[in-house]
Amino acid sequence: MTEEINDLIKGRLQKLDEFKAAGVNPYPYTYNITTNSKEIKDKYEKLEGHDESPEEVSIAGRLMTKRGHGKTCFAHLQDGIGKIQIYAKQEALADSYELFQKLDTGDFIGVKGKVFRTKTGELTIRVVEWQLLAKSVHPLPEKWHGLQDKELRYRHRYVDLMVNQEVKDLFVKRSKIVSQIRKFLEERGFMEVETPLLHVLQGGAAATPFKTYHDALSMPLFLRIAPELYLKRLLVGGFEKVFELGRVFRNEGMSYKHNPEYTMLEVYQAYVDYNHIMEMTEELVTFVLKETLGTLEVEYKGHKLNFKRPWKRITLIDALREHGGVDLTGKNEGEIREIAKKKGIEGANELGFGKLINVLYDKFVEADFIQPTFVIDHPLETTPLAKKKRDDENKVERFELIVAGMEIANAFSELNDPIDQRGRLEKQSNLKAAGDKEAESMDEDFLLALEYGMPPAGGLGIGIDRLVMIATGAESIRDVLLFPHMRPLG
RNA sequence: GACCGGCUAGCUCAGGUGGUAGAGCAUCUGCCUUUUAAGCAGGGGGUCCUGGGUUCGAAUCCCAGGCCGGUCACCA
Repeated sequence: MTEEINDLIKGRLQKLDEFKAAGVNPYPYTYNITTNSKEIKDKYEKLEGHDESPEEVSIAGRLMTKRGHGKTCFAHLQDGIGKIQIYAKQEALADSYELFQKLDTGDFIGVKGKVFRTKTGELTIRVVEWQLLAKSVHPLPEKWHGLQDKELRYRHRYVDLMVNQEVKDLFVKRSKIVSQIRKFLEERGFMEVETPLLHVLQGGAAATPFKTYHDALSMPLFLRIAPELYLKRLLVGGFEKVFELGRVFRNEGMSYKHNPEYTMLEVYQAYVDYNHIMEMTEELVTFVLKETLGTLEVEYKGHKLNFKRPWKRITLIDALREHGGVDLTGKNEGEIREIAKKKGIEGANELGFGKLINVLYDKFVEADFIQPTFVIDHPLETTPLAKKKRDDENKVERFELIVAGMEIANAFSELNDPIDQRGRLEKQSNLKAAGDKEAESMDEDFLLALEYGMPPAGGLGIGIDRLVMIATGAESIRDVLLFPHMRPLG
Protein backbone atom coordinates (compact mmCIF):
# COMPACT_ATOMS: atom_id res chain seq x y z
CA MET A 1 0.00 0.00 0.00
CA THR A 2 0.93 3.63 -0.35
CA GLU A 3 1.34 4.18 3.37
CA GLU A 4 1.12 2.26 6.57
CA ILE A 5 -2.09 0.35 6.78
CA ASN A 6 -4.48 1.72 9.35
CA ASP A 7 -7.68 0.11 10.52
CA LEU A 8 -9.82 1.96 8.02
CA ILE A 9 -7.82 0.64 5.11
CA LYS A 10 -7.69 -2.80 6.67
CA GLY A 11 -11.47 -2.82 6.87
CA ARG A 12 -11.79 -1.89 3.21
CA LEU A 13 -9.29 -4.51 2.12
CA GLN A 14 -11.29 -7.06 4.04
CA LYS A 15 -14.45 -6.01 2.23
CA LEU A 16 -12.57 -6.33 -1.04
CA ASP A 17 -11.93 -9.96 -0.13
CA GLU A 18 -15.55 -10.45 0.82
CA PHE A 19 -16.68 -9.24 -2.60
CA LYS A 20 -14.23 -11.62 -4.24
CA ALA A 21 -15.44 -14.46 -2.04
CA ALA A 22 -18.99 -13.73 -3.20
CA GLY A 23 -17.86 -14.19 -6.80
CA VAL A 24 -17.77 -10.46 -7.60
CA ASN A 25 -14.92 -8.97 -9.61
CA PRO A 26 -14.24 -5.74 -7.72
CA TYR A 27 -12.55 -4.22 -10.78
CA PRO A 28 -14.63 -5.13 -13.84
CA TYR A 29 -14.03 -3.71 -17.32
CA THR A 30 -17.12 -1.85 -18.49
CA TYR A 31 -20.58 -0.73 -17.49
CA ASN A 32 -23.35 0.46 -19.79
CA ILE A 33 -24.73 3.80 -18.75
CA THR A 34 -27.76 5.34 -20.45
CA THR A 35 -27.65 8.81 -18.92
CA ASN A 36 -26.09 10.94 -16.18
CA SER A 37 -27.18 12.67 -12.98
CA LYS A 38 -27.89 16.00 -14.61
CA GLU A 39 -29.95 14.56 -17.47
CA ILE A 40 -32.05 12.65 -14.98
CA LYS A 41 -32.71 15.76 -12.92
CA ASP A 42 -33.62 17.78 -16.00
CA LYS A 43 -35.81 15.12 -17.53
CA TYR A 44 -37.79 14.21 -14.43
CA GLU A 45 -37.99 17.65 -12.88
CA LYS A 46 -41.81 17.51 -13.04
CA LEU A 47 -42.16 14.10 -11.42
CA GLU A 48 -44.53 14.36 -8.44
CA GLY A 49 -46.13 12.38 -5.64
CA HIS A 50 -45.90 8.64 -6.09
CA ASP A 51 -45.13 8.84 -9.81
CA GLU A 52 -42.22 6.93 -11.21
CA SER A 53 -40.29 7.42 -14.40
CA PRO A 54 -41.70 5.17 -17.12
CA GLU A 55 -38.32 3.71 -17.96
CA GLU A 56 -35.31 2.57 -16.04
CA VAL A 57 -32.15 4.62 -16.08
CA SER A 58 -28.63 3.27 -15.78
CA ILE A 59 -25.86 5.43 -14.39
CA ALA A 60 -22.49 5.04 -12.74
CA GLY A 61 -20.47 7.04 -10.28
CA ARG A 62 -18.71 7.25 -6.97
CA LEU A 63 -20.59 6.58 -3.74
CA MET A 64 -20.15 9.75 -1.67
CA THR A 65 -22.46 9.22 1.29
CA LYS A 66 -24.40 6.28 2.65
CA ARG A 67 -27.27 6.21 5.13
CA GLY A 68 -28.38 2.72 6.10
CA HIS A 69 -31.70 2.08 7.85
CA GLY A 70 -31.71 -1.64 8.35
CA LYS A 71 -33.64 -3.02 5.42
CA THR A 72 -33.20 0.12 3.26
CA CYS A 73 -30.35 2.39 2.41
CA PHE A 74 -30.03 5.87 0.89
CA ALA A 75 -26.84 7.01 -0.74
CA HIS A 76 -25.52 9.69 -3.06
CA LEU A 77 -23.79 8.81 -6.27
CA GLN A 78 -21.47 11.37 -7.85
CA ASP A 79 -20.76 11.18 -11.56
CA GLY A 80 -18.82 13.46 -13.87
CA ILE A 81 -21.40 16.20 -13.79
CA GLY A 82 -23.14 16.09 -10.41
CA LYS A 83 -24.79 14.00 -7.76
CA ILE A 84 -27.98 12.01 -7.47
CA GLN A 85 -29.54 10.08 -4.62
CA ILE A 86 -30.12 6.36 -4.90
CA TYR A 87 -32.36 4.16 -2.79
CA ALA A 88 -31.64 0.49 -2.17
CA LYS A 89 -34.16 -1.81 -0.55
CA GLN A 90 -33.72 -5.35 0.68
CA GLU A 91 -37.15 -6.25 -0.70
CA ALA A 92 -36.09 -5.24 -4.23
CA LEU A 93 -32.50 -6.45 -4.19
CA ALA A 94 -32.89 -9.71 -2.29
CA ASP A 95 -29.52 -11.38 -1.88
CA SER A 96 -27.50 -8.53 -3.33
CA TYR A 97 -28.70 -6.20 -0.58
CA GLU A 98 -26.31 -7.79 1.86
CA LEU A 99 -23.40 -6.97 -0.45
CA PHE A 100 -24.77 -3.48 -1.06
CA GLN A 101 -24.45 -2.85 2.67
CA LYS A 102 -20.77 -3.68 2.43
CA LEU A 103 -20.11 -0.81 0.03
CA ASP A 104 -17.89 1.98 1.28
CA THR A 105 -18.01 5.65 0.40
CA GLY A 106 -15.54 6.13 -2.42
CA ASP A 107 -16.54 2.95 -4.24
CA PHE A 108 -17.58 3.23 -7.87
CA ILE A 109 -20.83 1.47 -8.67
CA GLY A 110 -23.31 1.31 -11.51
CA VAL A 111 -27.03 1.28 -10.73
CA LYS A 112 -30.19 0.66 -12.69
CA GLY A 113 -33.75 1.59 -11.74
CA LYS A 114 -36.68 3.93 -12.11
CA VAL A 115 -36.67 7.49 -10.85
CA PHE A 116 -39.04 8.70 -8.12
CA ARG A 117 -39.35 11.55 -5.71
CA THR A 118 -38.93 10.91 -1.98
CA LYS A 119 -41.29 12.47 0.49
CA THR A 120 -38.70 15.13 1.23
CA GLY A 121 -38.78 15.97 -2.48
CA GLU A 122 -35.47 14.66 -3.77
CA LEU A 123 -35.29 12.89 -7.11
CA THR A 124 -33.95 9.43 -6.42
CA ILE A 125 -33.19 6.24 -8.31
CA ARG A 126 -34.88 3.15 -6.90
CA VAL A 127 -32.18 0.56 -7.42
CA VAL A 128 -33.25 -2.74 -8.95
CA GLU A 129 -29.81 -3.81 -10.12
CA TRP A 130 -26.35 -2.64 -9.19
CA GLN A 131 -22.75 -3.58 -9.82
CA LEU A 132 -19.48 -2.79 -8.12
CA LEU A 133 -17.24 -1.03 -10.66
CA ALA A 134 -14.17 -0.23 -8.59
CA LYS A 135 -13.50 -0.85 -4.93
CA SER A 136 -11.99 2.08 -3.05
CA VAL A 137 -9.57 0.97 -0.38
CA HIS A 138 -8.64 4.40 0.93
CA PRO A 139 -11.08 6.40 3.06
CA LEU A 140 -12.52 9.68 1.77
CA PRO A 141 -12.18 12.96 3.67
CA GLU A 142 -14.95 14.02 5.96
CA LYS A 143 -18.30 14.51 4.24
CA TRP A 144 -19.15 17.87 5.77
CA HIS A 145 -15.91 19.85 5.86
CA GLY A 146 -14.32 18.02 2.98
CA LEU A 147 -10.63 18.47 2.37
CA GLN A 148 -9.44 21.84 3.70
CA ASP A 149 -5.70 21.48 4.15
CA LYS A 150 -4.19 23.42 1.25
CA GLU A 151 -1.12 21.27 1.06
CA LEU A 152 -3.15 18.08 0.78
CA ARG A 153 -5.47 19.71 -1.75
CA TYR A 154 -2.55 20.62 -4.02
CA ARG A 155 -0.61 17.41 -3.53
CA HIS A 156 -3.64 15.14 -3.85
CA ARG A 157 -5.67 17.15 -6.32
CA TYR A 158 -7.68 14.06 -7.25
CA VAL A 159 -9.16 14.04 -3.75
CA ASP A 160 -9.75 17.78 -3.84
CA LEU A 161 -11.62 17.35 -7.12
CA MET A 162 -13.80 14.54 -5.87
CA VAL A 163 -14.93 16.27 -2.69
CA ASN A 164 -14.83 19.98 -3.49
CA GLN A 165 -17.26 20.68 -6.31
CA GLU A 166 -16.16 24.30 -6.69
CA VAL A 167 -12.67 23.13 -7.59
CA LYS A 168 -14.09 20.98 -10.35
CA ASP A 169 -16.19 23.92 -11.53
CA LEU A 170 -13.12 26.14 -11.66
CA PHE A 171 -11.22 23.78 -13.92
CA VAL A 172 -14.23 23.38 -16.16
CA LYS A 173 -14.25 27.17 -16.45
CA ARG A 174 -10.55 27.19 -17.24
CA SER A 175 -11.11 24.72 -20.02
CA LYS A 176 -13.92 26.88 -21.42
CA ILE A 177 -11.73 29.96 -21.34
CA VAL A 178 -9.04 28.17 -23.32
CA SER A 179 -11.50 26.91 -25.91
CA GLN A 180 -13.03 30.37 -26.30
CA ILE A 181 -9.57 31.78 -26.90
CA ARG A 182 -9.03 29.23 -29.65
CA LYS A 183 -12.44 29.99 -31.09
CA PHE A 184 -11.74 33.73 -31.15
CA LEU A 185 -8.44 33.29 -32.94
CA GLU A 186 -9.61 30.64 -35.37
CA GLU A 187 -12.62 32.75 -36.36
CA ARG A 188 -10.18 35.51 -37.26
CA GLY A 189 -8.10 33.25 -39.44
CA PHE A 190 -5.24 32.45 -37.05
CA MET A 191 -3.62 29.05 -37.32
CA GLU A 192 -2.49 27.14 -34.25
CA VAL A 193 1.06 25.82 -34.45
CA GLU A 194 3.49 23.90 -32.27
CA THR A 195 7.14 24.83 -31.96
CA PRO A 196 9.95 23.19 -29.98
CA LEU A 197 9.95 23.08 -26.20
CA LEU A 198 13.56 21.97 -26.23
CA HIS A 199 15.70 24.92 -27.20
CA VAL A 200 19.37 25.05 -28.02
CA LEU A 201 19.51 28.75 -27.20
CA GLN A 202 17.88 30.97 -24.63
CA GLY A 203 15.69 33.64 -26.17
CA GLY A 204 12.36 35.32 -26.59
CA ALA A 205 12.07 36.66 -23.05
CA ALA A 206 14.09 37.87 -20.10
CA ALA A 207 14.11 34.85 -17.83
CA THR A 208 16.38 32.17 -16.45
CA PRO A 209 15.82 28.86 -18.23
CA PHE A 210 15.76 25.28 -16.96
CA LYS A 211 18.62 23.22 -18.30
CA THR A 212 18.40 19.67 -19.53
CA TYR A 213 20.55 17.33 -21.57
CA HIS A 214 20.12 15.33 -24.74
CA ASP A 215 22.10 12.09 -24.52
CA ALA A 216 21.98 11.11 -28.20
CA LEU A 217 23.53 14.36 -29.36
CA SER A 218 25.57 14.83 -26.20
CA MET A 219 24.41 18.38 -25.76
CA PRO A 220 22.80 20.65 -23.20
CA LEU A 221 19.36 22.02 -23.99
CA PHE A 222 17.03 24.57 -22.43
CA LEU A 223 13.34 24.20 -21.77
CA ARG A 224 11.81 27.10 -23.62
CA ILE A 225 11.12 30.37 -21.84
CA ALA A 226 9.05 31.62 -24.79
CA PRO A 227 8.07 30.42 -28.27
CA GLU A 228 8.60 33.91 -29.73
CA LEU A 229 11.62 33.39 -31.95
CA TYR A 230 10.19 30.28 -33.61
CA LEU A 231 6.84 31.93 -34.25
CA LYS A 232 8.60 34.84 -35.93
CA ARG A 233 10.43 32.38 -38.17
CA LEU A 234 6.98 31.27 -39.29
CA LEU A 235 6.18 34.85 -40.31
CA VAL A 236 9.38 34.76 -42.35
CA GLY A 237 8.22 31.49 -43.87
CA GLY A 238 5.02 33.11 -45.06
CA PHE A 239 2.36 32.35 -42.48
CA GLU A 240 0.57 35.60 -41.71
CA LYS A 241 -1.51 34.75 -38.66
CA VAL A 242 -0.25 32.16 -36.20
CA PHE A 243 -0.63 31.40 -32.53
CA GLU A 244 0.71 28.92 -30.04
CA LEU A 245 -0.94 28.04 -26.75
CA GLY A 246 1.40 26.11 -24.57
CA ARG A 247 3.68 25.71 -21.64
CA VAL A 248 6.77 27.78 -20.97
CA PHE A 249 9.29 27.18 -18.21
CA ARG A 250 11.09 29.77 -16.14
CA ASN A 251 13.64 28.93 -13.52
CA GLU A 252 12.41 31.32 -10.88
CA GLY A 253 10.83 31.51 -7.47
CA MET A 254 7.19 30.84 -6.80
CA SER A 255 4.53 33.21 -5.57
CA TYR A 256 0.81 33.76 -5.77
CA LYS A 257 1.35 34.83 -9.38
CA HIS A 258 4.36 32.74 -10.43
CA ASN A 259 4.69 29.04 -11.13
CA PRO A 260 7.86 27.66 -12.74
CA GLU A 261 5.87 26.25 -15.64
CA TYR A 262 2.87 28.12 -16.92
CA THR A 263 0.68 28.47 -19.95
CA MET A 264 1.30 31.21 -22.42
CA LEU A 265 -0.57 32.28 -25.50
CA GLU A 266 1.52 33.92 -28.19
CA VAL A 267 -0.11 35.44 -31.27
CA TYR A 268 1.59 36.95 -34.34
CA GLN A 269 -0.05 38.81 -37.16
CA ALA A 270 1.69 40.19 -40.23
CA TYR A 271 1.20 43.75 -41.48
CA VAL A 272 -0.12 45.18 -38.22
CA ASP A 273 1.50 47.09 -35.35
CA TYR A 274 1.02 47.18 -31.61
CA ASN A 275 -1.93 49.55 -31.93
CA HIS A 276 -3.83 46.88 -33.79
CA ILE A 277 -2.72 44.25 -31.27
CA MET A 278 -3.95 46.44 -28.43
CA GLU A 279 -7.39 46.55 -30.02
CA MET A 280 -7.31 42.81 -30.58
CA THR A 281 -6.29 42.18 -26.96
CA GLU A 282 -9.32 44.14 -25.75
CA GLU A 283 -11.52 42.20 -28.15
CA LEU A 284 -10.08 38.83 -27.17
CA VAL A 285 -10.36 39.32 -23.44
CA THR A 286 -13.83 40.83 -23.54
CA PHE A 287 -14.99 38.05 -25.88
CA VAL A 288 -13.69 35.38 -23.53
CA LEU A 289 -15.19 37.01 -20.43
CA LYS A 290 -18.56 37.44 -22.09
CA GLU A 291 -18.65 33.89 -23.37
CA THR A 292 -17.54 32.28 -20.12
CA LEU A 293 -18.88 34.62 -17.42
CA GLY A 294 -21.57 36.48 -19.31
CA THR A 295 -20.34 39.80 -17.95
CA LEU A 296 -17.50 42.31 -18.20
CA GLU A 297 -17.67 43.16 -14.51
CA VAL A 298 -15.61 40.87 -12.36
CA GLU A 299 -15.15 40.83 -8.61
CA TYR A 300 -11.53 40.12 -7.78
CA LYS A 301 -9.83 40.30 -4.38
CA GLY A 302 -12.34 42.88 -3.18
CA HIS A 303 -12.06 45.02 -6.31
CA LYS A 304 -14.78 45.49 -8.88
CA LEU A 305 -12.96 45.13 -12.17
CA ASN A 306 -14.63 46.59 -15.23
CA PHE A 307 -13.47 45.34 -18.61
CA LYS A 308 -15.71 47.59 -20.64
CA ARG A 309 -13.73 48.98 -23.57
CA PRO A 310 -11.76 51.07 -24.12
CA TRP A 311 -9.21 50.37 -21.39
CA LYS A 312 -6.94 53.01 -19.91
CA ARG A 313 -3.66 53.63 -21.73
CA ILE A 314 -0.68 55.29 -20.15
CA THR A 315 2.95 55.54 -21.15
CA LEU A 316 5.47 53.90 -18.88
CA ILE A 317 7.10 57.27 -18.22
CA ASP A 318 3.76 58.79 -17.20
CA ALA A 319 2.91 55.74 -15.13
CA LEU A 320 6.17 56.07 -13.25
CA ARG A 321 5.53 59.75 -12.63
CA GLU A 322 1.85 59.52 -11.73
CA HIS A 323 1.84 56.28 -9.82
CA GLY A 324 5.40 55.86 -8.67
CA GLY A 325 6.31 59.46 -8.00
CA VAL A 326 9.34 58.95 -10.22
CA ASP A 327 9.70 61.63 -12.90
CA LEU A 328 12.10 60.56 -15.63
CA THR A 329 11.09 63.22 -18.15
CA GLY A 330 14.13 64.76 -19.79
CA LYS A 331 16.52 62.89 -17.51
CA ASN A 332 19.63 61.16 -18.79
CA GLU A 333 20.74 57.74 -17.65
CA GLY A 334 23.00 59.05 -14.89
CA GLU A 335 20.26 61.22 -13.41
CA ILE A 336 17.83 58.33 -13.53
CA ARG A 337 20.28 56.12 -11.67
CA GLU A 338 20.51 58.81 -8.99
CA ILE A 339 16.73 58.90 -8.65
CA ALA A 340 16.61 55.10 -8.38
CA LYS A 341 19.25 55.16 -5.69
CA LYS A 342 17.26 57.70 -3.70
CA LYS A 343 14.20 55.51 -4.09
CA GLY A 344 16.09 52.71 -2.43
CA ILE A 345 16.74 50.48 -5.42
CA GLU A 346 19.56 48.11 -4.56
CA GLY A 347 22.42 48.11 -7.05
CA ALA A 348 21.06 51.13 -8.92
CA ASN A 349 24.46 51.65 -10.49
CA GLU A 350 25.20 48.04 -11.38
CA LEU A 351 21.91 47.05 -13.00
CA GLY A 352 21.63 47.39 -16.77
CA PHE A 353 19.65 50.50 -17.65
CA GLY A 354 16.74 48.57 -19.12
CA LYS A 355 16.59 46.35 -16.10
CA LEU A 356 16.72 49.36 -13.81
CA ILE A 357 13.61 50.78 -15.47
CA ASN A 358 11.91 47.41 -15.07
CA VAL A 359 12.78 47.30 -11.39
CA LEU A 360 11.43 50.83 -10.86
CA TYR A 361 8.31 49.86 -12.72
CA ASP A 362 7.77 46.59 -10.85
CA LYS A 363 8.41 48.23 -7.52
CA PHE A 364 6.41 51.41 -7.81
CA VAL A 365 3.83 50.96 -10.52
CA GLU A 366 2.60 47.49 -11.34
CA ALA A 367 0.76 46.83 -8.08
CA ASP A 368 -0.97 50.20 -8.44
CA PHE A 369 -3.00 49.39 -11.52
CA ILE A 370 -6.13 47.49 -10.62
CA GLN A 371 -8.48 48.21 -13.53
CA PRO A 372 -7.35 46.90 -16.93
CA THR A 373 -4.61 49.23 -18.09
CA PHE A 374 -2.22 49.28 -21.01
CA VAL A 375 1.19 50.58 -20.01
CA ILE A 376 2.89 51.55 -23.29
CA ASP A 377 6.10 52.74 -24.89
CA HIS A 378 8.89 51.29 -22.79
CA PRO A 379 12.47 52.55 -22.89
CA LEU A 380 14.46 50.94 -25.69
CA GLU A 381 16.86 49.12 -23.39
CA THR A 382 14.10 47.08 -21.74
CA THR A 383 13.02 45.24 -24.85
CA PRO A 384 15.47 43.79 -27.37
CA LEU A 385 12.87 42.26 -29.71
CA ALA A 386 10.56 45.24 -30.20
CA LYS A 387 10.63 47.88 -32.92
CA LYS A 388 11.65 51.41 -32.04
CA LYS A 389 8.83 53.86 -31.66
CA ARG A 390 8.31 55.59 -34.96
CA ASP A 391 8.78 59.10 -33.53
CA ASP A 392 11.10 58.35 -30.61
CA GLU A 393 14.34 56.44 -31.06
CA ASN A 394 14.71 55.91 -27.30
CA LYS A 395 11.50 53.97 -26.87
CA VAL A 396 9.92 50.86 -28.32
CA GLU A 397 6.39 50.18 -29.47
CA ARG A 398 5.40 47.89 -26.68
CA PHE A 399 2.51 47.51 -24.27
CA GLU A 400 1.83 45.52 -21.17
CA LEU A 401 -1.68 44.84 -19.93
CA ILE A 402 -1.98 45.13 -16.17
CA VAL A 403 -5.01 43.92 -14.25
CA ALA A 404 -5.29 43.68 -10.47
CA GLY A 405 -1.60 44.46 -10.14
CA MET A 406 -0.58 41.57 -12.37
CA GLU A 407 0.91 41.61 -15.81
CA ILE A 408 -1.53 39.73 -18.00
CA ALA A 409 -0.20 40.48 -21.46
CA ASN A 410 2.87 41.83 -23.21
CA ALA A 411 3.07 42.82 -26.85
CA PHE A 412 5.03 44.79 -29.40
CA SER A 413 5.44 45.93 -32.91
CA GLU A 414 7.94 43.22 -33.77
CA LEU A 415 11.43 44.23 -34.74
CA ASN A 416 12.13 43.00 -38.29
CA ASP A 417 15.24 45.01 -39.19
CA PRO A 418 18.01 42.37 -39.17
CA ILE A 419 20.78 44.91 -38.65
CA ASP A 420 19.06 46.57 -35.68
CA GLN A 421 18.14 43.16 -34.26
CA ARG A 422 21.73 41.97 -34.48
CA GLY A 423 22.91 45.05 -32.63
CA ARG A 424 20.38 44.58 -29.87
CA LEU A 425 21.15 40.90 -29.45
CA GLU A 426 24.83 41.75 -29.32
CA LYS A 427 24.07 43.97 -26.35
CA GLN A 428 22.15 41.12 -24.73
CA SER A 429 25.05 38.85 -25.44
CA ASN A 430 27.41 41.26 -23.68
CA LEU A 431 25.09 41.41 -20.69
CA LYS A 432 25.07 37.62 -20.64
CA ALA A 433 28.85 37.51 -20.75
CA ALA A 434 28.85 39.92 -17.83
CA GLY A 435 26.78 37.46 -15.83
CA ASP A 436 23.15 38.37 -16.54
CA LYS A 437 21.39 35.01 -16.41
CA GLU A 438 18.30 36.40 -18.05
CA ALA A 439 19.93 38.01 -21.03
CA GLU A 440 19.17 36.48 -24.40
CA SER A 441 21.53 34.39 -26.48
CA MET A 442 22.84 35.43 -29.88
CA ASP A 443 20.63 33.41 -32.18
CA GLU A 444 22.30 33.38 -35.60
CA ASP A 445 19.59 31.34 -37.24
CA PHE A 446 16.92 33.76 -36.08
CA LEU A 447 18.99 36.63 -37.48
CA LEU A 448 19.42 34.74 -40.73
CA ALA A 449 15.64 34.37 -40.92
CA LEU A 450 15.24 38.12 -40.44
CA GLU A 451 17.81 38.69 -43.17
CA TYR A 452 15.54 36.87 -45.60
CA GLY A 453 12.89 39.37 -44.59
CA MET A 454 10.10 39.29 -42.03
CA PRO A 455 6.97 41.28 -42.78
CA PRO A 456 6.01 44.03 -40.37
CA ALA A 457 4.04 42.34 -37.62
CA GLY A 458 2.46 42.68 -34.23
CA GLY A 459 2.96 40.04 -31.56
CA LEU A 460 1.18 39.33 -28.30
CA GLY A 461 1.77 37.14 -25.27
CA ILE A 462 -0.93 36.44 -22.69
CA GLY A 463 -0.44 34.66 -19.37
CA ILE A 464 -3.34 32.27 -19.44
CA ASP A 465 -3.12 31.24 -15.80
CA ARG A 466 -3.37 34.82 -14.60
CA LEU A 467 -6.26 35.50 -16.92
CA VAL A 468 -8.00 32.46 -15.47
CA MET A 469 -7.25 33.71 -11.93
CA ILE A 470 -9.08 36.92 -12.67
CA ALA A 471 -11.97 35.21 -14.41
CA THR A 472 -12.46 32.75 -11.55
CA GLY A 473 -11.58 34.90 -8.54
CA ALA A 474 -8.65 32.63 -7.66
CA GLU A 475 -6.25 34.33 -5.26
CA SER A 476 -3.27 32.16 -6.09
CA ILE A 477 -1.97 30.78 -9.36
CA ARG A 478 -1.89 27.40 -7.63
CA ASP A 479 -5.64 27.41 -7.50
CA VAL A 480 -5.89 27.53 -11.29
CA LEU A 481 -3.24 24.84 -11.86
CA LEU A 482 -4.42 21.26 -11.51
CA PHE A 483 -1.03 20.17 -10.24
CA PRO A 484 0.91 23.20 -9.01
CA HIS A 485 4.63 22.89 -8.52
CA MET A 486 5.38 21.54 -5.02
CA ARG A 487 8.51 20.64 -3.19
CA PRO A 488 8.69 16.86 -2.90
CA LEU A 489 8.10 15.37 0.52
CA GLY A 490 10.80 13.82 2.65
C1' G B 1 16.68 33.57 0.71
C1' A B 2 14.52 36.55 5.34
C1' C B 3 10.55 37.07 8.79
C1' C B 4 5.79 35.43 10.82
C1' G B 5 2.25 31.48 11.44
C1' G B 6 0.76 26.28 11.03
C1' C B 7 1.73 20.81 11.52
C1' U B 8 -2.49 16.56 17.22
C1' A B 9 -6.97 10.02 14.79
C1' G B 10 -8.58 8.68 7.71
C1' C B 11 -10.86 14.06 7.55
C1' U B 12 -12.27 18.83 10.25
C1' C B 13 -10.52 20.74 14.63
C1' A B 14 -10.10 21.48 20.27
C1' G B 15 -6.53 21.00 24.21
C1' G B 16 -1.91 21.28 26.53
C1' U B 17 1.29 27.75 32.17
C1' G B 18 5.51 19.86 31.86
C1' G B 19 2.27 14.44 34.74
C1' U B 20 1.58 10.49 29.28
C1' A B 21 -4.50 13.21 24.60
C1' G B 22 -10.15 14.79 23.25
C1' A B 23 -14.71 16.06 20.10
C1' G B 24 -17.48 15.73 15.52
C1' C B 25 -17.48 13.15 11.01
C1' A B 26 -15.61 8.49 9.17
C1' U B 27 -15.01 3.24 10.84
C1' C B 28 -16.66 -1.41 13.61
C1' U B 29 -20.91 -4.15 16.48
C1' G B 30 -26.25 -4.16 17.59
C1' C B 31 -31.34 -2.00 16.52
C1' C B 32 -33.85 0.52 12.57
C1' U B 33 -38.35 -0.27 5.29
C1' U B 34 -38.49 7.46 2.59
C1' U B 35 -33.20 9.22 4.89
C1' U B 36 -30.27 13.41 3.52
C1' A B 37 -24.56 16.54 8.34
C1' A B 38 -30.41 10.09 9.40
C1' G B 39 -31.06 8.39 14.60
C1' C B 40 -30.13 5.46 19.27
C1' A B 41 -26.64 2.27 22.21
C1' G B 42 -21.77 0.37 22.55
C1' G B 43 -16.50 -0.35 20.71
C1' G B 44 -11.79 0.36 18.25
C1' G B 45 -8.39 3.82 16.27
C1' G B 46 -2.52 8.41 17.79
C1' U B 47 5.40 8.65 15.87
C1' C B 48 0.73 15.06 18.92
C1' C B 49 5.92 16.59 11.59
C1' U B 50 11.33 14.72 12.51
C1' G B 51 15.89 14.67 15.39
C1' G B 52 18.46 16.34 19.58
C1' G B 53 18.53 18.92 24.49
C1' U B 54 16.60 20.33 29.51
C1' U B 55 13.79 17.35 33.13
C1' C B 56 12.20 12.26 37.71
C1' G B 57 8.87 12.93 33.50
C1' A B 58 8.31 16.37 26.99
C1' A B 59 2.78 16.12 22.80
C1' U B 60 3.69 20.79 25.89
C1' C B 61 9.82 24.21 27.25
C1' C B 62 14.71 24.99 24.35
C1' C B 63 17.80 24.06 19.78
C1' A B 64 18.23 22.23 14.83
C1' G B 65 15.75 20.36 10.60
C1' G B 66 11.35 19.16 7.21
C1' C B 67 6.91 20.48 4.71
C1' C B 68 2.89 24.01 3.98
C1' G B 69 0.74 28.95 4.12
C1' G B 70 1.40 34.33 4.35
C1' U B 71 4.53 38.79 3.85
C1' C B 72 8.96 40.65 1.82
C1' A B 73 13.07 39.84 -1.52
C1' C B 74 14.25 37.51 -6.21
C1' C B 75 11.47 36.96 -10.69
C1' A B 76 7.70 40.16 -15.78
